[in-house]
Amino acid sequence: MNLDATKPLLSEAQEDYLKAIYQLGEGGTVTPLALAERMRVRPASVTGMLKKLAALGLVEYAPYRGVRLTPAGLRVALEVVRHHRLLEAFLAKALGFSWERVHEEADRLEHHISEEFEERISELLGHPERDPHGDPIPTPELTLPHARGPRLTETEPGEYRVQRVHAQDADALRVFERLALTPGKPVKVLERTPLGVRIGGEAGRLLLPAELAEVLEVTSR
Amino acid sequence: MNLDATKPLLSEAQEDYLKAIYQLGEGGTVTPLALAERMRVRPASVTGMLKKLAALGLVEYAPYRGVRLTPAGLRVALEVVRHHRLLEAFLAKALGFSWERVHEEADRLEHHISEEFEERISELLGHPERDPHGDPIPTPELTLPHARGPRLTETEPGEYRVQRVHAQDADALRVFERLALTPGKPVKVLERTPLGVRIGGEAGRLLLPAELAEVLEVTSR
DNA sequence: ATAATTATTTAGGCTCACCTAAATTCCGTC
DNA sequence: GACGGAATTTAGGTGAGCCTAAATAATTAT
Repeated sequence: MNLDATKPLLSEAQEDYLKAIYQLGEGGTVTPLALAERMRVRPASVTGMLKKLAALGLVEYAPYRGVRLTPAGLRVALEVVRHHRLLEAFLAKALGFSWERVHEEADRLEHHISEEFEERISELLGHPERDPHGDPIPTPELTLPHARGPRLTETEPGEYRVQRVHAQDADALRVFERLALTPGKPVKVLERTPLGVRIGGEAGRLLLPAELAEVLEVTSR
Repeated sequence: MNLDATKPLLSEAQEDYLKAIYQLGEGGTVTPLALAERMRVRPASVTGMLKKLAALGLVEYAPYRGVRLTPAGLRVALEVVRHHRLLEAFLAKALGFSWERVHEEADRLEHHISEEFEERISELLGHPERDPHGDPIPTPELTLPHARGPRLTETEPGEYRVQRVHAQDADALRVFERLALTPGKPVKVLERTPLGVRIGGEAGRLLLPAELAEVLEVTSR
């Protein structure tokens, strides 16, 4: 028997799985293999966890058929995502962390902050709508208001603004930082070529390779 | 085999044991029973952990003889205490947590913040020397500069200032708050009686019961 | 000094989240 | 419609950190 009365309802691993299912599936179904890769775990380990989550009613899981979040599971996932993104915003804006370091720190802290901590930092930051990468922060009611913009690889020539950088790798983020391609910055799309996108921005003109351009979500004007 | 490369050197439980041994022992020896009570765990569970910590060289442990921290164990304990107290100061001063809530939150977070986080909040707060309860914060070099003052139960009549409140229970802390007996506040000791200490402070005159007075560490003037 | 009491350790289990190796089931191709 | 390769699940283990119950050592009281 365990004497500890203050046990969280879900383990850290369980929360991480739910978040991963959410982020990989976007509401749809996710395969165990994809989940195993994201979690850096063997596929066999995924099976066991999915059974547990299904038993808790957080996930719909039929063997060989993939997983999908239930409404309850979705709520948990959004709560974790809210913690994570608020923490990222907080670490960057209030504590001066560089934007490539916030992800790792937030990943560790997201499971350990209270609702009060969440509220306090949200308030301190003026209830931000996006984190430093431009990812939208779920509201306290766990809705995600923001529509997605196109990727830089899908845009016609014209004037845009970087909305979101879909990368968490520190090295990649440093590159975008140096190119002044961070959320809010202007980008001019000059031409799309098979190799990438020719752009003009605050850091001058360059041919942005497709692998990088693909990762930038933009908004008109 | 575990694929996770980013495993902390010590588990949360191990850090908690080291901190508890430090705080219970004050450099001296601690009994397994005392440790079991502090950790809210069965004495049998303590034995196993002490063997592990001894194997890691963090603790000197001879069966039936109690435990004592080694220099390496002391360093770990002080690092954890530094995290804890810095977090308490941060939660109270920067995030506006009430002083009776900071302990619980800090207890959860202390194991999960990076050295960078530690530095940033220390800097943000102007490198505070004490937490909201007046407990001294170990320096980054892990020394604890501050001398202890007398308890209110041990003082001659005269003028003092509250230095430290040796309590973590939220209810007790609320009482001291209401009596304006928090670190930095002035207290006048009028008389010591068997029942307690008659004092005058910002909240007026009263007979402070011995159990409460005992918990207040004060400083002259 | 011996007996009673208390503190501590040993022995044996449990759960969690992971692992490997060995089935299975699925799916696209022939 | 059968077959082969890939994905997935089953079966059986591991280590951490806790548990209970039973044995043993230390301390206190008579």
